[in-house]
Amino acid sequence: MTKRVRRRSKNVVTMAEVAKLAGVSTMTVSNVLNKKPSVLPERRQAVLDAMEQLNYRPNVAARALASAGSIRIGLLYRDVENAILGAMLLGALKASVRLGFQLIIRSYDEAKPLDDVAAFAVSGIDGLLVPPPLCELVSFSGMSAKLSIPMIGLAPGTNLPDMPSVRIDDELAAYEVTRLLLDKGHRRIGFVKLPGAMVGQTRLAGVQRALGERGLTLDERFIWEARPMYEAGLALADRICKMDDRPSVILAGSDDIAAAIVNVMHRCGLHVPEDISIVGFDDTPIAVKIWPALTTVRQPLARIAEQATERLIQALQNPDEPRNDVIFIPHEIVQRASVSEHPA
Amino acid sequence: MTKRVRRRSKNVVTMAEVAKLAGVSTMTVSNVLNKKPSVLPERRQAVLDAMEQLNYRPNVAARALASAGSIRIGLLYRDVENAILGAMLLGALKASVRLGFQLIIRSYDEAKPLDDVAAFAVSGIDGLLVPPPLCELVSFSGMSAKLSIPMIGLAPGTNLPDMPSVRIDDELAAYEVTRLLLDKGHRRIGFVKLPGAMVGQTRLAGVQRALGERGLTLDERFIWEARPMYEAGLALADRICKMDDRPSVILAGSDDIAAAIVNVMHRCGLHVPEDISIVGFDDTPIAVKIWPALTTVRQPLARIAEQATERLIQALQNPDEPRNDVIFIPHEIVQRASVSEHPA
DNA sequence: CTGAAAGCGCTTACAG
DNA sequence: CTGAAAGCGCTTACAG
Repeated sequence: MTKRVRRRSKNVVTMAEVAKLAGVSTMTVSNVLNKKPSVLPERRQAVLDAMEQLNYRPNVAARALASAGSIRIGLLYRDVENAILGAMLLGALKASVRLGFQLIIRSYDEAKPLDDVAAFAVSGIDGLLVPPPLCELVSFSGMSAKLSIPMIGLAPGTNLPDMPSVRIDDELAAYEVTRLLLDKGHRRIGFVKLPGAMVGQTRLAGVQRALGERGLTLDERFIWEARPMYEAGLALADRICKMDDRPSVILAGSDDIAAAIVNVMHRCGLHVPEDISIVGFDDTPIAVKIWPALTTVRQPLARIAEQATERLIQALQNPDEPRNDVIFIPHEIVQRASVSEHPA
Repeated sequence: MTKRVRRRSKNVVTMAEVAKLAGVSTMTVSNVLNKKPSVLPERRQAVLDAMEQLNYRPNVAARALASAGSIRIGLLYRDVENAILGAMLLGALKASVRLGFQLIIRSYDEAKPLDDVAAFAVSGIDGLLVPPPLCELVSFSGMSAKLSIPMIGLAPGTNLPDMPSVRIDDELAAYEVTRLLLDKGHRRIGFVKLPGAMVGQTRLAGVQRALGERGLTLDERFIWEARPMYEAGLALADRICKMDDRPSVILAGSDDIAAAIVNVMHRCGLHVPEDISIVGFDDTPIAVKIWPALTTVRQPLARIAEQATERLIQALQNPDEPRNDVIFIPHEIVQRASVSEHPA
């Protein structure tokens, strides 16, 4: 019988040491840690003092392993360029820190998004925040049923069939902004759809509803598609610039697309908003960094992510409740300088 | 003696089940998992097949708890607006996924950064990536010695005394860009220092070296301070706009500051670069999203973070080696449209 | 090359 | 209200 020594890898303070110093069992320390009401005040204080004195910090891994409860939530991230994810990251961070959860970030490959979601889902996280447009893809693929962890969709363009989501009312937002443009006298409206996502269709419906109310329709030639990235906006704007019969205003699918259009118009010698008006979407930081500043639809992304994180954690703590509710967050039309009052 | 039932919280496949199906011990499964070369090929295959068949995924928490090895690294995050952190996040993500580490993100409060670093350091992570300017603060405060986990500084403005770092040579970069401006005929150079960080002083030294070589000095009135954020640039640009004796070119401390200056100059009726040239720093996405596009110094932030993550993981795996080396990453001067050839 | 056993630091029933 | 014991799913020495 040889002595078997296992050196502790890190010289961390354990619960046992706190218990010893406080003169209680580890159970009591655990109860104090988890704010169980049953511990007597004086004992609680003794434990708290011992924790303080030893600078005790619970080991998250041990906690996760022992506990039936969850502590880690994952967020899929795509790329930096995407200001949307940056804002969402902030909101998710805020809520997760507040509620004592760890936030694990992982990027995914756009060539095999579903595989990456599946791999992430089983990598030791307890719940998953799914940003757009990935959440629509996952939800409508039906894979979420096969995955063993709860998920929530962030800002999908439509209600999701098998997971809860937090979103704005895209149809209404598009309707309202279109009405605003009509009130300013715009009639030739251009619309940029976001491909591969429901949101394009949803917003288009809102635009058409506003037009329909005035007996107008959208000119098919003025409907384009572009990914919500600056580069895509650049390519699209080049085409628009060369048209001889241009819309008087363009409803871009994102602020990045709108900013790119503004940039190209400058180079084309067209003035914004005198010659052409541009409307963004999201109200990300770029909206006020360019000149002229963008009139846009504010989608409170940080707030959406924060609420979604709270909702996800709630789902983790109540595994049996229903799972496909929708929380709507109000949007806001932000008027700045990129839309003219009296269109050409 | 009552039966004590502990229901498994999640119906996950464990190593024991894989071992049973493969007809081996859990040890062998563990060895296969960790790619130990000692396992016989046919057994290895049996284990692999069993894993596949059961769709086995190792429990990260258990692994972390049992292992002396590390699997989690942390990154402190400040705010979305900061494109620098966005780029760094990408690089850190890339390296951590590749090397099989989890990346935990946490935000910190600028009112008590050191407290938040300390709290994060003991929250169950094994190593910490510290972005600028926090890394300078932490390093020069001497707190890193008290913290039990390895840290690495990302893009500090100077070499750090007690932790390794990955950075560009800021002095050289500032020197080179100043030489370029001098070659283009600029003499009245304005410089924006970043406050609360060594980097401002470091870059200023580079500017002064280039000027000194030509027998010139920097006009004290043309040295300003601004935090590397758009709003700070706006306030500064307002002041510059009102000067009657303006520099012919401004070396901004970040692309965000530069973009804000460009924006305000537009509003002031000044043309960039005809009336005034602007140089950014970092080459973040904003640099090409505004008009005119910014001439800037590219600091490969994603690459810096990626290298730093690799270096940190290496430090985790070799705890005894020295700890304050510096890895230099090459910078690059990117010439675009915001600098004139023939200054006013 | 392989496995039985101990251990990582916590939480969960259970008994008192 | 409190604690002894079992257990979470892995890895680490060690012996064979």
